[in-house]
Amino acid sequence: MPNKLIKSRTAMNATCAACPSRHLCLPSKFMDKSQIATLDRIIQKMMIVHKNDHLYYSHETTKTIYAVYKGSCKEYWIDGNGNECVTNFYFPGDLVGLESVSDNKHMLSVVGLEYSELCVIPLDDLCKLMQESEAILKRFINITGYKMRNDRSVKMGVTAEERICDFLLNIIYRMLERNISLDNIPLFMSQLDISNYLGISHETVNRMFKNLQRLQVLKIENKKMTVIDLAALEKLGRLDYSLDKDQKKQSFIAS
Amino acid sequence: MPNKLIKSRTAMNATCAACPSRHLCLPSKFMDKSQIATLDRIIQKMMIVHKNDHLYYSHETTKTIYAVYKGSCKEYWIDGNGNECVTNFYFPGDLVGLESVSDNKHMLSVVGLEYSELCVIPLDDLCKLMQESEAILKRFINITGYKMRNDRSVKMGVTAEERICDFLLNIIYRMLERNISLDNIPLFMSQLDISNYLGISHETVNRMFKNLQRLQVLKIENKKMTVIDLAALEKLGRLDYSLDKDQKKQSFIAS
DNA sequence: CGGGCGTTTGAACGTGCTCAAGAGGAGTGG
DNA sequence: CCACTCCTCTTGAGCACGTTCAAACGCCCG
Repeated sequence: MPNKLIKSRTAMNATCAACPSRHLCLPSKFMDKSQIATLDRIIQKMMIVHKNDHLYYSHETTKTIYAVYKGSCKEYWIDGNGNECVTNFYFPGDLVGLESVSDNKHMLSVVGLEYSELCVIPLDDLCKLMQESEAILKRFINITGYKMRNDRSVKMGVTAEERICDFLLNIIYRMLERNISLDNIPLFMSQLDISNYLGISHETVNRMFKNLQRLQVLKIENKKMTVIDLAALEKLGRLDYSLDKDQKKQSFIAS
Repeated sequence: MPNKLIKSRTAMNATCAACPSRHLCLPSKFMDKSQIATLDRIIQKMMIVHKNDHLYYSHETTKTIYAVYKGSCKEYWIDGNGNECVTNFYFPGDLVGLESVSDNKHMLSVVGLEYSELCVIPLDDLCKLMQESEAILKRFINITGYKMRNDRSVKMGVTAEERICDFLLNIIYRMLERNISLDNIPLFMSQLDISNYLGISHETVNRMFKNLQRLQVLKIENKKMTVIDLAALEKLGRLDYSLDKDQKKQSFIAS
């Protein structure tokens, strides 16, 4: 049975101030404690989804967005031929549901890849808050801009190898932002999910993974990835994250 | 020589109130004349670019975004191998530069595909305005959400035919939003631009165009496209714009 | 008028898809 | 606790789509 569940954040002892991913989410380094407390005031509920439970389905109406507090989710839609098109993966600190705000109706579905907790952010309350606090408004704008960059960057590659490498680099850098070690990065999505995300057959995804292991670039074992040669991976991909990744990341995280 | 030029909007007799694309831009149907006037107060300048002139280059610092008032632009970056990766095409009413706000630095370059006029929107002033006016704040959030949807939807296809069709459908629906007839839609980008946008060789783009003409789906002549059989094109693409396109569009435009 | 860019077409090659089949693992129900 | 099913991962073989390379043409612009 579906296990979608709403709890109060206070009951779960979850606050923005104590959130390990706050540096990627609505709080920013420039906010003082009272500003962050205003976020806690409007974000009162937490949505719990277990693995394979849906956070929401396409076509549902909505006036909220979500922030991943713990876990990870897959965003997708079903095309006219019944194929699942994966549009995004979300990790702690990511805002979920931004695409739906323009007409208060989801056009994508979101499902948990593992046990996950998501902060429920009422859009109207957030708007009011952004009008009161310049810091929160600017932060929100920065987050949406950063998301546009990030979303765009992944599927630029032409060959399957480029696309796989860019995808993995994207995951890796998002893990770095979250201070997660590059040893044994957990990949909660299946290879089929990745293939539906990249528009590549799942057999090719598998073969590319094998190939990258044969090249001693990384190791994937038991759905956990260990990066061996990041520079080699960057060379195989199409994006130059290496250019000024630290600056880029820091400037956003600090903003 | 580059012909980037800044003029005053009043000198060009350009106002938000009289803009033909205002229904896609910051003004919304819910704003009264005084609210729209506040937009005109902060948007005082117009940037003029001729064909092949750059609006801005990657790595330039910025504290402004732009709105296409007239014309069209191409957004791109150059990858490690020197290949041009086209990331977007912008038409009247579109906001340009949103990806850059998170660290005040462009990571993409934008160049005019034709003679174009773009309203210069200082970000700080816009933020202040959004704090004063809930309508403008909500409108901005809706636009960013709508852009995320739109950007995502285009490159989902797996086969070259699907990608070409989805691209053309995207152009077509954006033209419809702008009340432009489906006869002789001008395509200011080259087939090479389209190939760099879709990650497909330009020869394949050409062959697909020819094929769609052979199938009596559309006609392309002299960089102008006439749609003959929209339903057939939708069937060849991967996205179902037809599902509730009118509702979707109306709900955003009206928001 | 010449040069360069964009478009068009053909031919051969190669990447990645499709189809097929089996192994391993997780979850479910008896 | 085991048997069963379904899902995921894996590997192979053949094929098709799309790329690459090449060449020619038209067109715009200097």
